[in-house]
Amino acid sequence: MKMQNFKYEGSGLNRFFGPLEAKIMEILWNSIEEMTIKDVQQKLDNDSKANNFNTVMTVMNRLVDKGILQKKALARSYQYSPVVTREAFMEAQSKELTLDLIEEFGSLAVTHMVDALDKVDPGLLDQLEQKIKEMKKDR
Amino acid sequence: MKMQNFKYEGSGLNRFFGPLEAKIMEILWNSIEEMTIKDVQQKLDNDSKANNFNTVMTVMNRLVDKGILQKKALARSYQYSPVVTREAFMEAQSKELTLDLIEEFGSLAVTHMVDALDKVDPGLLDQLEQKIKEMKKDR
DNA sequence: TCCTTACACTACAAATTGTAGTAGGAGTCG
DNA sequence: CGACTCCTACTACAATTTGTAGTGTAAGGA
Repeated sequence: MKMQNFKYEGSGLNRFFGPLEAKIMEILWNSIEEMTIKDVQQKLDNDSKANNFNTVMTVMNRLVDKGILQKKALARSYQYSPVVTREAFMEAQSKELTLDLIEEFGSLAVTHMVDALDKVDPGLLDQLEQKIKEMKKDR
Repeated sequence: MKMQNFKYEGSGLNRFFGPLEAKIMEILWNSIEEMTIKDVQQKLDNDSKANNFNTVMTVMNRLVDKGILQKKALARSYQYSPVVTREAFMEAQSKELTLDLIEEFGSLAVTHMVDALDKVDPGLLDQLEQKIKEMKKDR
């Protein structure tokens, strides 16, 4: 389940998926149960205008092909569910991206981190400082 | 000059551009002088197999359309050059991505930063610690 | 048996990126 | 002046990604 891109535009799942893909993942991740295509399609209908069943199916099966969803055969249909939890997904993306960012920009990224942290949530600065201390202590 | 994606695959300019685009930007940024299409094409030829002149032209003009290159009319041709220096480009990407990363992942990213920094270059940890101190002092 | 339902297969559209042909205009050389 | 060369503009096609949806098919139920 290898993502390709991190998009500058959008937010949340839209950074990793197309708009419809994102809505579908959102629905699947919000559901406790596994869902059929029809389930997902109806959820989508609630939110906005009707989506063609086949459209939803195609996109969902593409997500299966990419290893993001898995499907389990029922009598007359399939039940779909994410391969990993949303938390695990976000965790993996965060890890990958953070590493890539530092590999790519190194010292430059460090400079920007402090500003960005301060801008988004100054509390994160303390958290980071704490983490660094712990890391150094363990050596 | 708004980038769309940060690619997980590849490294350097390939994270932002297609393969040929990246080679072309590499050449333009390595050149002190502005360059014509032919200049760039010949540089490309040195590196690998021949590239069609028109191919290089099309890609370069697309980069102009995107606001990444600019072209200046000469008597019989144009001279192309990047709109911003490589350093400014990297600076802007680093800033944008770092901010997006933190907006998107917040505390999660903070956790990964320390590990990533330690893995890539432990010296960056000290640098970061220093930066945090400075930031806090200024308040 | 016939119908409904869910899936499979297929196709098309727009955007992105790489590729390259053709045509035209402008300067050059004989 | 006329033929030639060179550079650009225009155009087009292919592959990939994502959204969209039609048609066919098979299985199960009435």
